[in-house]
Amino acid sequence: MSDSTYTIKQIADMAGVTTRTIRYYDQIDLLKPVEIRANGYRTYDQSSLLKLQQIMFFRELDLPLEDIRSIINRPDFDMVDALNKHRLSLQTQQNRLQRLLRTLDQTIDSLTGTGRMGEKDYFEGFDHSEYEEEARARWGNTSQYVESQQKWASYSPQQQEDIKAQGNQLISRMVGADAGAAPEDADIQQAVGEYFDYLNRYFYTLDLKIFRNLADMWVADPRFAANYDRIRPGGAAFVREAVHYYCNHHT
Amino acid sequence: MSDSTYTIKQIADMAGVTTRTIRYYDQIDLLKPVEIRANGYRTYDQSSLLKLQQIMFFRELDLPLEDIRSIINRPDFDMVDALNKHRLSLQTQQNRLQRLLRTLDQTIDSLTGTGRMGEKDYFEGFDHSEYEEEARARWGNTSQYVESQQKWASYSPQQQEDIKAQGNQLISRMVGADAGAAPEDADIQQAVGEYFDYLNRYFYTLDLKIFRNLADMWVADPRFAANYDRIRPGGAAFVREAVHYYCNHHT
DNA sequence: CTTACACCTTTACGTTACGTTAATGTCAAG
DNA sequence: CTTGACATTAACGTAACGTAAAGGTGTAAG
Repeated sequence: MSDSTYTIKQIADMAGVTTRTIRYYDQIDLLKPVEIRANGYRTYDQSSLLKLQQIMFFRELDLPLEDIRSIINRPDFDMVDALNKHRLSLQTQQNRLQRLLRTLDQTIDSLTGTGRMGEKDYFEGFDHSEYEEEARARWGNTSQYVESQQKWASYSPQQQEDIKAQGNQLISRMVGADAGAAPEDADIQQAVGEYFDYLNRYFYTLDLKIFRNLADMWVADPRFAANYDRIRPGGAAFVREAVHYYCNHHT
Repeated sequence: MSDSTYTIKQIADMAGVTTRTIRYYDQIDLLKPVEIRANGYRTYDQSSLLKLQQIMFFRELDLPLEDIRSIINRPDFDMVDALNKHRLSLQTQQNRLQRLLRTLDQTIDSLTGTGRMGEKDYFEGFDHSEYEEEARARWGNTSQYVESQQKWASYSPQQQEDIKAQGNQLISRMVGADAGAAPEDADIQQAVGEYFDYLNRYFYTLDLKIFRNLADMWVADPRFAANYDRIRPGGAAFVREAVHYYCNHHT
């Protein structure tokens, strides 16, 4: 019953991997067979199985095989330190996922109209014509878009031009023509406030919370970020900071 | 100032990627230049930039470029649906990371001796000799291991054999020789209780909370899982369930 | 003995999203 | 004219296998 040896398929099945994996581990000197018989067959044993499952354990933790080999082969390896380092990288990953999920949620929310902030403002604060075709193509199947289109259409062409120009001026002021300005500067904050009023006047009613979300999305969505960044590199991030500051100080 | 066209380096810099990326996107028909001049230079324009940043937006969300192409090219694409699906996958990833972090923490805890549960029990509940060389190689630099080694060495060889045999018997009973048994069955629970006492008697003192953690680790670490699973497929998971049930009902 | 079938072997290309040379051409400035 | 910054294509490398392709081996059944 003991001194049992296994074929490649047997340990592969026991460990829940394919034979390809086992051969690959052989190839990269991660797990060598205990013997190669005359016919070329690889032979493994109990200790191979343990080692293999040890490998699987670390692989499950997303450690690259290279690192695993170090762990397996070097007796003086500082296990705790390695695991702690790996823990850190896992946490970084997690934080990133957290961020992505938030951005994603905001995007979805804005698309489905939750928080009664349509993609109206989202799409029409800038030059309308430039985005129209694309916007229709991509968001045309949401009812909010149709609705906002109608509202916008209710303005006369002259009005539309005026509104757009006004918006663009405010945006320029927000981004801050002089590169030395800080998001907290009085004139920047003044412009942010006016832009907030502007959106409220000509578009949807929105409160500070939604305003803040909007700003986050301007940065998150590159089509808008590009508009800000074209005015000044880092413009989008700057605007977000300015809006955040504004919202924090106007509760 | 308008009708501006960009070179490959310019848009690459504006989008924060390398020119290689831009060429690659050209190659896979994700983002084609608006024109290729006589000298072979690629030419891009404003809309290219927007499209590129749109791509970056989705890439940031970890969508494969293949999917991004679908999104970009197909006007009738159901955005919300796609994003929701992607959200799900991100959440799955997050849950997995959560699990990994917990396992990792437990492993680290056990190694550093937090919760005063040394890797003693962890390594010596089974056949000691089989693991010794490996265990020393991998955990030899932790003070707890040395300590537990000394304790174990204080037993006479006969005692050691008896203790091991006793443990193995209990393990066999826990895993449940008959496949029909459930983790909650009285005789299984009886064996779990005896094993708990056994560990307390011959090894470290441990409470139910630590006992539960130990069980989790038996499953998480394949070297132990293998021991249970060798007795019966799914044995490790079975033991964990049994121990969890035991701990839940013995507060 | 043959046949079937499951298993074993090596070789080698495909995958993803680029990074990294290598070898060469182009353009504007000094 | 040279220099330096830019452009081009071609091609190999990455991580961890999946997936044939082409062929050898072992065993059980007919």
